[in-house]
Amino acid sequence: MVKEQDQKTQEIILEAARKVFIRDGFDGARMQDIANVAGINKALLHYYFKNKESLFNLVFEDAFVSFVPQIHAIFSGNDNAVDKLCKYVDAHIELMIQKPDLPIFVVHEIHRDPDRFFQNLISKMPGPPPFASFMGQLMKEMEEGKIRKMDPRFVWMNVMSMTVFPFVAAPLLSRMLLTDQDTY
Amino acid sequence: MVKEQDQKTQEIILEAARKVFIRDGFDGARMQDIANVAGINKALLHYYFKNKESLFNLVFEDAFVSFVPQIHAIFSGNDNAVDKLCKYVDAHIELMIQKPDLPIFVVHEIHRDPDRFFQNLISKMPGPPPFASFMGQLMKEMEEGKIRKMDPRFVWMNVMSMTVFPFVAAPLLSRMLLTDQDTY
DNA sequence: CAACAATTTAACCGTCTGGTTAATTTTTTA
DNA sequence: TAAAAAATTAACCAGACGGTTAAATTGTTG
Repeated sequence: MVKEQDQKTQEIILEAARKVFIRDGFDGARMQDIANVAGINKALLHYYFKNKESLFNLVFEDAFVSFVPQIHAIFSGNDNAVDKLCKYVDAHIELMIQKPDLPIFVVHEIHRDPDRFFQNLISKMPGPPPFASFMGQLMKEMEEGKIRKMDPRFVWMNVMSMTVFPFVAAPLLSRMLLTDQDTY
Repeated sequence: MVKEQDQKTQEIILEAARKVFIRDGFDGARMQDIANVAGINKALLHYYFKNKESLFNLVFEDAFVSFVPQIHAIFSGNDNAVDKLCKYVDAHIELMIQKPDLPIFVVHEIHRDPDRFFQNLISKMPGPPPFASFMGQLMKEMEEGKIRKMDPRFVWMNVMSMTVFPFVAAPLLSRMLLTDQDTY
């Protein structure tokens, strides 16, 4: 059947594009390189995907979309704020271990073209982001004295720092002071 | 006098290169663009600097070298470990405020070519890095009970997370949850 | 001012790169 | 099995880019 082959090649190309784009960034990536990694002809790339930009956008969006359902599941649950944060941290670290150079890629590409992220991407998120409601929960529990009072935005920043930064700085730190890789 | 003009144009070019390279990264930067920003002809770039790579290396190294003396001064002093860390954090934040998109640039370029950083650059540092001795001090003060015991590498990681990450994530966070820019 | 060196430029070149075309092979379908 | 559709390829193209050249301009010095 032709549809299956179609889907399969498409996925092979996408996987190759993921690898090359995340490794080299948009500007550093070469279509020929993606074709080589995928083991196909360069023209076949444009048979399946319009151009470099659209292929990149797919990769870039996928990197987020695959993670969004998890986030929603965590923050929409009935846990208290601290438990939610713990679960989120766990999920985040899991993702980082699986795809260690994702954050460097993402940060650099957002820096290169902020609008793509905030216009193209956020619009594709399912429903409103759960941040607002979670922030509310956080402040409510603070009022109730369950957790120490502090700016919730600062809480969020700290969590992000702890989970994301070690992987952003991994190439630096691993050579500077870590001898073994699994100390994180 | 001719030497002055020479020096001046050279600095103008370097400044333009800094701006463009840090904004676009090595792959994204265009020599023509640097020439335009500097307000000169593209050929003049190659009159003053051999090629793109060497110009980039100068910019990249400058970004560090300018900061190295400060670090040395701080960590070679007679303060206790905590004070040294505080001073370091202050200096670091000061730098980040002055050059907010430096960390994204640095991290991305180290990711792109780790060897340039660890071979070309570290060799140009004046004397041995003060990390080792500071780590020793840190552990000694822990033994003496002055500060809580923990893996010194973890201490370092935390400090870096707190100081660097907010600026790496700035383009993200500032739009997501910060309304005013000076809350950091 | 004239000879000379330093500076600056316009025009050009080879290569790389994203993208296209037209033809060939493979697969589906009737 | 023959025609139609889909998948795949080799060869090619125009534009961009890093870099060069040779000439013109400016500044220096005897």
